[in-house]
Amino acid sequence: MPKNLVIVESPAKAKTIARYLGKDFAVMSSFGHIRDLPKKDIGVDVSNGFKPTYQISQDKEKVAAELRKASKSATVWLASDEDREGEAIAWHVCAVLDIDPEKTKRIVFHEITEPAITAAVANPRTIDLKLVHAQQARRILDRLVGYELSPVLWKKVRTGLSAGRVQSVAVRLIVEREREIKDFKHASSFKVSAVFNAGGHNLEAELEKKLRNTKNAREFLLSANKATFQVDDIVQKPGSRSPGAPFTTSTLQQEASRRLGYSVRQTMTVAQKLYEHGHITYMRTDSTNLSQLAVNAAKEYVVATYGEKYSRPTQYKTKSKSAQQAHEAIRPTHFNKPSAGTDSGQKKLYELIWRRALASQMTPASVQRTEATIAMSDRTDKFIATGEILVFDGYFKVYGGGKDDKILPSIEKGQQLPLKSMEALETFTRPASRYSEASLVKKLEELGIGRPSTYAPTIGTIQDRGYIEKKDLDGEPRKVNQLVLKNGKVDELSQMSTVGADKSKLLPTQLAEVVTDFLVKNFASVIDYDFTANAEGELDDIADGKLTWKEMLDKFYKHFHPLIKKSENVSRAEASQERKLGKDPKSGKNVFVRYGRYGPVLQLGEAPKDKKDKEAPKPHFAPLPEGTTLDDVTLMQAIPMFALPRIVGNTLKDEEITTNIGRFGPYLKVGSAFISLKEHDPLKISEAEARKVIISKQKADSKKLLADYGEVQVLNGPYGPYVTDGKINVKIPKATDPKKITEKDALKLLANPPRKKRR
DNA sequence: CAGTGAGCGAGCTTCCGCTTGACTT
Repeated sequence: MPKNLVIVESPAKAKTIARYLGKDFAVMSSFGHIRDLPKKDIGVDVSNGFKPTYQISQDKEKVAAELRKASKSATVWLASDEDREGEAIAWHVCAVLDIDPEKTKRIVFHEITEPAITAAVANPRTIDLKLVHAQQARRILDRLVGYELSPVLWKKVRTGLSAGRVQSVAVRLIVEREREIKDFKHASSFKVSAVFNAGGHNLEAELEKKLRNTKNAREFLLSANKATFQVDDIVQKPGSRSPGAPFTTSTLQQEASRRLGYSVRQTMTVAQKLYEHGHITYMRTDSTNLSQLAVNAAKEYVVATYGEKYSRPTQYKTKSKSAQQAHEAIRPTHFNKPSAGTDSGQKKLYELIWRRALASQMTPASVQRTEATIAMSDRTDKFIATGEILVFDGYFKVYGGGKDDKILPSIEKGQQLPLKSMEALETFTRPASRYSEASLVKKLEELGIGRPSTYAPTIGTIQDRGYIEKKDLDGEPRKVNQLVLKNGKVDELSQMSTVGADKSKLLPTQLAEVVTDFLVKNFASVIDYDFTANAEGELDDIADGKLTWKEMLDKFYKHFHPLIKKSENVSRAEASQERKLGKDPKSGKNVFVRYGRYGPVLQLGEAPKDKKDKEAPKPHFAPLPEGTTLDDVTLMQAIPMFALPRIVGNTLKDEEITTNIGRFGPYLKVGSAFISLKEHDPLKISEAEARKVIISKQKADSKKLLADYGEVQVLNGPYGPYVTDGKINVKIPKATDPKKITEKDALKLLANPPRKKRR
């Protein structure tokens, strides 16, 4: 057994470090945090100085046992990351290994190289308890917010919901953006473009100002028809384009989404693989810093491949507010490998990382911009023509900059320019764009909310909870006007274009709107966009010893907990946004809409006042018609919905056919069988159409049945063959032929049903 | 595959941040 045990956070890191440390050192990994607050209980004794109860996380029992065993006869070196969480990990490891945090060797290194590690081992310190306390305050604050806020939602809105410092703000951003888009008033104006004859060559130019409406555009084109044009001025401006900093988690997610179409999660999974194979440095980072070794390696590669004048070694300042600088930027471990990875997904991402990191160490590209101003007789309006040529490609050699040169024909000041053609095209102002996964991450990072390791999981959570949906939008057609000057006359044309089409954008559900409205109204300060930034300031004070963690939590809780108490008085009707639509003319009963247990619901009549009164008439519930929402559905739209469930007629065997809309959409019911309605409206479908639907479903079902043993059946489902007894379904293993399953086999499979996962 | 909205009511849900597999779909 080695005399020394070094503990790091990641097993991949452990492997590399072990190579540098030699035989006297064993290197093991804690796999991140190994202790945490209990999952089931709040785990914080608020009345006892916020005393936390920590326990070894369920999935870390094995790791903890192995670390204990290995540490028995060895000196322990704690080498977790140098940030708040890393310091806390080291402290928790001490607790688990039963060693004194104030006497234990704590080491840190920012790059995994032999000299860095040797230097770290030569200069151990002890655990910084102030930093640990800052982490503890962060952890407890998040627990208090999450575990006191969520139950309020269970009571007032719907069971199983969640709220938290990060996710609730993410949802709020999306809800508010969608409302902005909905309320946006499009303004239109006309953009005028002209083509002039410049010594036999075409010169394209645009009118500097935009024209307000069709009338102005028409007038302008007519006056241009009579006018003469000449070159007023030519200005040449040199410009340069600088490369971006090497990737952080957030910028990698944005670029992988933009250039490769990867989801945030996909990017992280692929990057993890590249990291594990040693192709890239750690992928969860908010630092743009490169090690000196990396800067040198990049320089060497650039000089050798592209020449001296392309090389410019640079360190980039980290922009992120909450950056903790425990890691480097994401970069290739070997700059001399332009390609790495085992499949095309990995190769593409690696190449992107390699190009970006290399480009960051290259010179800016320089361009020459030419701007010509064209004057018009009788009017002060000016046309502008611009050209741009690339003078030196610089970092464009490896990253971006695929644009073609736009060269102006040679012209000189005072030159007359005969007009060849002119047109005015209607353009529209646009609202802010919807968030994609990647742009949401960018926004959260700007607000200092969330950390690199949580961006992908947060996006998963808000979708799993039913707050956000990732969708493609078709958009709507819109008429666009165009005025063309032709033979001294103005022709008015119009064409259709699509507005509002969008791909893979995050859209709020009605649940998200209801929950966000509730939280903003009752807990404004906690889901404020600045809440995290302010808390971070206080956490820094704790780390600096200017504030104790208990003082910070005390101040927060004195403000927060009364809000929880106060929210108990909010009625369910208010929280569910209940709205009276009016009276049903037939029955005279009131019609309401509100967010019910299973989503938006229409209600005809009131619930009985005395809950025990069994004789009292019950309200009639119905779903909202398609395309309507809680806040825009009208009485006229609502009333027809109460015709559901609707009796359509009978089958030839005289069974009753009814239709309704359920959780999974419109359906038809005959006997005890349910059939989804895809093309028909449950309010309108005729008896004859319904019979057709039933027959085609029966046909499909007969193909589905592979074997029928009475008690048990073998069926072909959408996810492959399975056996069922009507209650439990068990998938048939891939290796077995479903046609050869006997009754005995089926019963055996059903005897061991897989444990149910909650949705 | 599943097809509610009250009812009787027990038992459950939930946070953020650090790390990988084991496991479905």
